[in-house]
Amino acid sequence: MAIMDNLKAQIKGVINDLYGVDDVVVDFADVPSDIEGDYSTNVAMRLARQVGKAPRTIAEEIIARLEGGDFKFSIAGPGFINVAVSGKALQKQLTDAWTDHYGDNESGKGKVALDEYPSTNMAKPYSVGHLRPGTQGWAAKKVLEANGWKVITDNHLGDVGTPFGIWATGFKRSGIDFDKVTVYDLGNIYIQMKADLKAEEKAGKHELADEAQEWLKKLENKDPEAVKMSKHFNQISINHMHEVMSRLGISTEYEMGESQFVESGKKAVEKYVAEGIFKRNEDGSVICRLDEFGIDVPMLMLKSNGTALYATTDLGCMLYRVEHFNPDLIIINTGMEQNFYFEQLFAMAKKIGLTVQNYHLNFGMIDQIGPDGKREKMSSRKGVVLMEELLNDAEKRVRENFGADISDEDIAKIAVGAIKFSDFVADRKTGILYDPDKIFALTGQSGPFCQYACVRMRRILEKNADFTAVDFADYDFEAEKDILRLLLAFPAIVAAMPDGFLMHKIAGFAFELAQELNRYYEKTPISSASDVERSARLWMIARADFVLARALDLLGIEIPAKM
RNA sequence: GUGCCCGUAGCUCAGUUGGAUAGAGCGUCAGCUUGCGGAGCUGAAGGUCGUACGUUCGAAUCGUAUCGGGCAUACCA
Repeated sequence: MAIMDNLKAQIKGVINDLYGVDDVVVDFADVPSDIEGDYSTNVAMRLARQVGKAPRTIAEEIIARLEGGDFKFSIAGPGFINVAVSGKALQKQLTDAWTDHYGDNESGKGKVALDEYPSTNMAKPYSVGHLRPGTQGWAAKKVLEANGWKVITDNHLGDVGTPFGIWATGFKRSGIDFDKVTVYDLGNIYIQMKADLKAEEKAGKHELADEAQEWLKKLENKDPEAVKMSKHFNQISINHMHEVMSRLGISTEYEMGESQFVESGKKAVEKYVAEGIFKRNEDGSVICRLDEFGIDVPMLMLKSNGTALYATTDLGCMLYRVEHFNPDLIIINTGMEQNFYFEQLFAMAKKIGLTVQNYHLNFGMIDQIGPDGKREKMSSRKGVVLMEELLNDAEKRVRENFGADISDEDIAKIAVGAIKFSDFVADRKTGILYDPDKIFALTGQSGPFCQYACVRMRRILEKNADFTAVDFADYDFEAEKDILRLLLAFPAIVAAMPDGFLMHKIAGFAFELAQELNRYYEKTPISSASDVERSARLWMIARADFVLARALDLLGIEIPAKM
């Protein structure tokens, strides 16, 4: 915020004049609610040792040299310098900073990012396991665009690998009609086969495992039946995936499956073997040593039987992306359990000379409460929760609570808002507890609470649509101070996003703003106020509505017309 | 064994390069409505910040040790 940046510079100048110190960090923090002032700096305490004076003395010396103007200074506690800013000064700031794209900036101008999400697996129903890759990936796209980046989005379909062999084997034994198989059948087959394979291994047999491997080999060799089955399963899956993604309000420009990088990946592996960067073992497998990056586990690039694995297709994919899109940044949205794999992958990328910045946008996994009442990892063995079920349950609950006169469209927006907000409310590294009561929460720290604040503002603006605003230059904006401060803080929150993608800061901001607005109209009349007050307050409400809606938009949450 | 993440109120989580009396939400208890939308607002109770040392004027935050939980640790993704 310009006004505080100016003050910061002024304080730095004063410190340099007084003590000859020019490298001290001056930052402003909020002041505890029961203490006078709006912003606070602890710079006097930081200087105490270096200058050899008591913090409070330093604080006094500093504020004696500062110009008042819009500010009122005071010293509190061990030596904090507290700054009170007039509401009018804040309103002036917002007026100066306001544009049609308030909150956005151009820091990423000319830069290109490739954002990979939600990367669902083929032949498997969309489960809640892919909720986070989708919501986080979508938000990453939105916040980068807000920072001026061009973002290319790609759904990296899991359409190759051992799972196909498992499905083909299981499908053949299931007796299900090829033309009638559904994505749910395929999901069940996978779960059943996984269990059968485990039992088989325990019994010391390998008939099923061999058959699965055989199918995999057939597919890579373009056996007609294998190709036909794979294509069919994929189409069923893609249709299902599109339906669910559409309900979640996310989409991608590209859907490049792993399967299309099998050949190019293998070729690249051979190339780097020839160049001596990768090493072929006696058993035929290929590895990439990463000791120079402090990683003592080499990365397996090709299986000993010559087939591709994730690393192979990821290599092919990375090379493709660099060649076709030349991105400055590649973002991959997956769970934290893959941290080590991506550490290896990114180190390998450096080793082969790629300069693109790779970022693993990771997050904690989804837990559930087990039968014993303890928190445990959600896994397919225990039965996954399907994304469609989650959405249906959420909509049902919203409908029960909001009544019948809300449109289906609005019901869906509220349901998705609830689900997404619960994903963003905590730091993404924190695991999510799958607890319907929490995910579908409609009150408190929730999506609907924030959406409601927006709907309420729009209602007020609508009701005052006929009112002709008068000049409010004399209005003091003291009642609006808390909200103005939040609105002024928004651009910096957006600007900080590319550094770590801490999306929960946006969710926290949206909640705080919504809460502050609820407090505001609890005690501040708008429609019934004087013309000057009414004009000023409507001016601010319109801006608060814009900012809150924008903050939620960055998280992929829409505002219903009515709720 | 090694690496990464985590441990804060009954529960779910914040806590800004170390700062004021550690904060929200849910739940509990007590209030507030002839009101622009009360799905809200106000207040109360609830804490040895896993534990122990250390650094510092000052530690939930930094360091060391330790306990507990999760994940990973080449032929899954």
